[in-house]
Amino acid sequence: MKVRVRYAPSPTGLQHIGGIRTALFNYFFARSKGGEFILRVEDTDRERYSEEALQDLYDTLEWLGIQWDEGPVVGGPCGPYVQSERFDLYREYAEKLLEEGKAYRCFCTPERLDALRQEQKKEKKSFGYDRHCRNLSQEEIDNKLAAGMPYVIRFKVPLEGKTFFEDVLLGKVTRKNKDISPDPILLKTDGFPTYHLANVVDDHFMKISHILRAQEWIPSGALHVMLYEAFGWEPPVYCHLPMVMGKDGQKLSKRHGSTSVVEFREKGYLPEAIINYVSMVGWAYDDKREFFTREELEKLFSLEKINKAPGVFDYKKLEWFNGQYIRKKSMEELTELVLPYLKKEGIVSDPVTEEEMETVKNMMPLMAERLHLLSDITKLSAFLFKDITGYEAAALIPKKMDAEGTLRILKEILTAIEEIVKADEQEAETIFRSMAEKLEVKLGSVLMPLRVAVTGSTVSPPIIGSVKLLGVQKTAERIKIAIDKLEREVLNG
RNA sequence: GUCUCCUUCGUCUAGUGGUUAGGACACCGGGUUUUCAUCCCGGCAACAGGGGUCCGACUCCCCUAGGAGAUGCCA
Repeated sequence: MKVRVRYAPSPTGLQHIGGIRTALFNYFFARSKGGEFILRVEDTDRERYSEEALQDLYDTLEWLGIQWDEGPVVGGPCGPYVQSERFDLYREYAEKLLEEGKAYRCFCTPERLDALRQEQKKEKKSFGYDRHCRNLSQEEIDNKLAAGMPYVIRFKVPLEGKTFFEDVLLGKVTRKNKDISPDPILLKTDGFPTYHLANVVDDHFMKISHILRAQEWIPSGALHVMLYEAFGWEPPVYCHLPMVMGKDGQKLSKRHGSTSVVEFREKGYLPEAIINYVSMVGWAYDDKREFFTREELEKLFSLEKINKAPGVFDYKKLEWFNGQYIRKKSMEELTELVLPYLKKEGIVSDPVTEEEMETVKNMMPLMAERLHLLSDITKLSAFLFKDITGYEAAALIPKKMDAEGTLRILKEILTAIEEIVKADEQEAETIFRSMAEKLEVKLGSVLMPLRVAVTGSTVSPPIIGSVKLLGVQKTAERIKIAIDKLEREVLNG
């Protein structure tokens, strides 16, 4: 059987981690089997539809490097792939069920349904539609129709018996028909189908072989099977994916932190890291390997290795993966990746000047292993481009030292600064070492005041390299400022 | 409330009747180092509970407990 799978999001919000994980699994499964990956836009909810969300879907998939074989934009033999463009099809099939007595018109108002739900909640009775319109007489129906009353079409769920489906991961999942949602709506008042109708009709005509979707769909699995049976179609193979949870074990949501892929993208996560990490939530290759490129997953992915239990999304581990992938980048690649962040924060001009570009290129080796996110670059490198903001004079003084000693160190460095900047890394360090020996302090005690004077912080990239990047003049200026600060401190007691 | 699914370290997981229950993140120590970071070494830490089946159960079966999801004119 030819593998044909689909990712069918609704453009009502930004693509989030859970959704994209489903997309990835579908995509990898298709690729690993030499099958087709189809994208379908389920835009039947006209209330929540958003153009921005649709664009975000395309942007996100492109950013991740996931290409669909059939779908919007690229087209295909089973199109259109946007449900709103298949409008008539759903009505046709809903009416077919109507004619065959497998569905019925329901004239209940939203108000009535709402009241019903309230009451059920209050009395703690089981929830659901009370099948009020299931047995209207033909006369009643004709009257309401003639009066122009709006209606929906509901599926007539059998009252007796049971329905099951076979799930690749879960095995046989059975439900008693009486436990299935009582007569779900197939076609809404506005003529658009609900998910239940649309997905069954489309999956059938798009010849979908396997449905990989989140486990939140398990309860409607049996209903969908009934619909396939009602139409006389063969249902596809089901595979319900474990859900992605937040730290508290609830379905992952904004409460837990960033959930949309764009957010991660903006913060400076790499697509490689997202793909790799997200794929490891609910899937593992073996006990020793956890680094996979998209291309490798396209070959190695398999349904059998998917876990059944839900998985907690670990932001820390994603960040660690990101750091790993950042360190795999060449300095040239990293420079390009980091540039937008520097521009956005106004660290460099936009467009970058040649001089700035030169500094950015040269600073990358110092920065690379300190980045977890690409956006970390701004705080790390600002001192190279901007005047440093105020720091406490006390910060200049290394541990176990006093202001006088520190002053001596800074003055000593100032006299040698030109020599230091001109020397190469090794020579410069030798100069500092002999300086430390002469002043009878540790190397670190010499470098710390310099570090603070130059970067404004006790935490910085390697200071010798930083000083060389900054140049004699600026370094000297900042040392002088530091000396000033300290002297004032000493004078004021 | 009802139905369905799930249950190995804090987290992601390996494990398919006989293992000192392995790895990774996080955390805690230590080392390298120019602060931080990187890197290296070490440590902590789990089979939810109770019954069976079996010579032998993390692995198979049942029950309990806990968690999650569904119960929409949202998907």
